[in-house]
Amino acid sequence: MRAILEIQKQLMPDMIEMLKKRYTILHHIQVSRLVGRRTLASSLNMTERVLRGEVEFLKTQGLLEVESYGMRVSEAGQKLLEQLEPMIKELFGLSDMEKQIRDAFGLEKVIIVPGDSDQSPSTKKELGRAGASALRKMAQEAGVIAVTGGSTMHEVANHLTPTTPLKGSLFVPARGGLGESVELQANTIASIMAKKTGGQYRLLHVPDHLGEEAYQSLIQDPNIREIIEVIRDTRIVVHGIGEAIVMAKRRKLDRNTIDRLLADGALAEAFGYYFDREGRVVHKMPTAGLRLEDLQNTKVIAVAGGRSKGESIASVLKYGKEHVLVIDEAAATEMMNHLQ
Amino acid sequence: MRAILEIQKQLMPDMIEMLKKRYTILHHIQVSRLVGRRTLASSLNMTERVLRGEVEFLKTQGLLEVESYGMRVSEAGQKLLEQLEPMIKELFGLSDMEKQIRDAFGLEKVIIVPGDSDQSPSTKKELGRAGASALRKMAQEAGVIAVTGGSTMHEVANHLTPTTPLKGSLFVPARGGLGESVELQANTIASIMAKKTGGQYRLLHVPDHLGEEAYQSLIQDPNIREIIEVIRDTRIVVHGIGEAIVMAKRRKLDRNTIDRLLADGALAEAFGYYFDREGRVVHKMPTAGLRLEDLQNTKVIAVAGGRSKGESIASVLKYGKEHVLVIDEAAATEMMNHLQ
DNA sequence: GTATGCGGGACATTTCGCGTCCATGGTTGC
DNA sequence: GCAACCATGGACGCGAAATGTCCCGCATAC
Repeated sequence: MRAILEIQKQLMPDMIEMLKKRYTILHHIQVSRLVGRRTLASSLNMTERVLRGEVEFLKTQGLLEVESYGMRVSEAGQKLLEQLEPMIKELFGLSDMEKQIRDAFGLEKVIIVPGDSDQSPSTKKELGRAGASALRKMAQEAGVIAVTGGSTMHEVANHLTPTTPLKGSLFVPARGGLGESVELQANTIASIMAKKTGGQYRLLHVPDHLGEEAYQSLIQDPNIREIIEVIRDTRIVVHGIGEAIVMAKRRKLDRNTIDRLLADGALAEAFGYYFDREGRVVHKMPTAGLRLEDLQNTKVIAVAGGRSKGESIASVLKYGKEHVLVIDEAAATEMMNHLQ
Repeated sequence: MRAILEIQKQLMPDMIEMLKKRYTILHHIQVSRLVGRRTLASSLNMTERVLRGEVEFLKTQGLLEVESYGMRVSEAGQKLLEQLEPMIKELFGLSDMEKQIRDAFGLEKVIIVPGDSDQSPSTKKELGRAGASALRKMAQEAGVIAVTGGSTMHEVANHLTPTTPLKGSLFVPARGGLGESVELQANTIASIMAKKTGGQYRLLHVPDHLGEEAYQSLIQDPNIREIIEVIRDTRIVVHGIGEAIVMAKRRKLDRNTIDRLLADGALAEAFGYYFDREGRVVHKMPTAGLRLEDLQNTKVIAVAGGRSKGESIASVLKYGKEHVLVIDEAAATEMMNHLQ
């Protein structure tokens, strides 16, 4: 059943909303037994006119009977509600979680895709699709878009398509080298995105494990300085979230640093910053690019998934710079468990 | 899956159309591999602007990629089409049949509900629901509505609901006594419909097995004459269709008549007329009310279902007075088999 | 070079959704 | 028996979205 709904959602995204709306109305009438339009409208937070349109529709469908003193659901309506219930439960399950997580972390929007990225690659693809769609919606006009690396971001890049604003956009890596393998580096992701959307890209090559001295002289270079300026002026950031220790090992940090991360309780990682359970920054990768303090006027989209990452995602969100969060069902469930 | 679609069809009837439209567009693009907007628009019988809207939508959904020399479906689009196929087959299966039957018999509209009334009572109920809905759509203004008897018509009556035009309507039996049991008589059906819709009803009591002489004096009665006048002036007729021999036996016709019906090749029965395979009237029940020749300016809705009735339905349709046909899938399949 | 068909921008028009107000009628409380 | 109240349903007008129409720049084919 869920599969069918997912398919339909792709071809008609507002259908689900409609379904929920009509179900809610019908359900509300059912529990009220006999209720008037105004009363119903105010208890459903709808304007009377909109509700009226819906009621008229439900009436012509024979699901509702209107009498002189209010309306009640018909027998057919009763039956429909009954059949509808499991579907609604499933539908509301995710959107309920979306709402709760949104409010718990003060986000603008949360999107949950069904499944567990840890288990199935198709969920990860779905996550990418949803992330790409969130970016498309966010990018109403051309501008600079900074991205990070990682396999999830790679999926996001793969699902981007050309739209007018994206075509005029400039994709840049949020930060310089972060020790990832080439195909998952932020630079690579930025270039894939540019290719997929028809936009431009600029790269920031900062070799890993650079000494302080060499680093200072590097960022004095006019070309590097300029691209860093561009990055810090970005309008939209799209980033993944990783587990601190996993990321540290993948980036081959030295034993010393890893021990310190452990001692500091580092749990999550996002564009080179390590966060502890309370969302405090406990470590920072030595490379150039976007800093957390540059995020004042920037819209931030976080994309991550998998049961194992639930806690990490919550940590990063506690720092609180994100506006839009795209996660999968497993991560969402995990986050909910830690909310209470 | 079908159950879900049925539920959704009730809550959002145009959703299905939308789904089909978008699928058709996507599918068409897929088989064309690379195609332009104008070409596509004309081959899909759409105006360019409408198609453009759809294409723009599909593009933002990432299902479509637009290049300078045309458009193609994206990878995600391919996958979606694949997943969509069984759903569409089901959707189109019925509506394809609807169209074929509509054209084969020159009808205005054919509605097929899934299932077989012979097998499951719920299909019969569904048939009733669809019949009631067809009547509701047909009755845009108040007027006289003539109905026949039978279990299917009983279901139609049960699914009627009050609407403004129906409230002002007058329900009458299409013909007088036809030897049915009381609860399935046309008179009863008419009164149930009036009760369900809040409309009026008039009855026509013509005892069965009346001698010619008594009959003549009966129809001279001013009250009877008046109601017959009303009936003959009906604006909408809703009738069931039966198998000739089954009906003849249920009505306890004498052996003689039944033999003659058999000899004449009577196959189907509708409001007291018996039709052979070619749609010729071979017998007529001796009672008062609506005659076939009164149907010139009348909209006729036929409601029937069950595999066993497929042939009979086709016979009656060959006579050719119907405008709207409501049947079930089994009857439709059976009719299709006899079409070739 | 030129002709054709492409996507996409622009604009007028129409349609539709929706906010708002009101008439009318049934129900209830006094 | 009457008045106050809440109901539905009709009417109207505004503003946004859908759509018909035209055009432009561009890539490709001939």
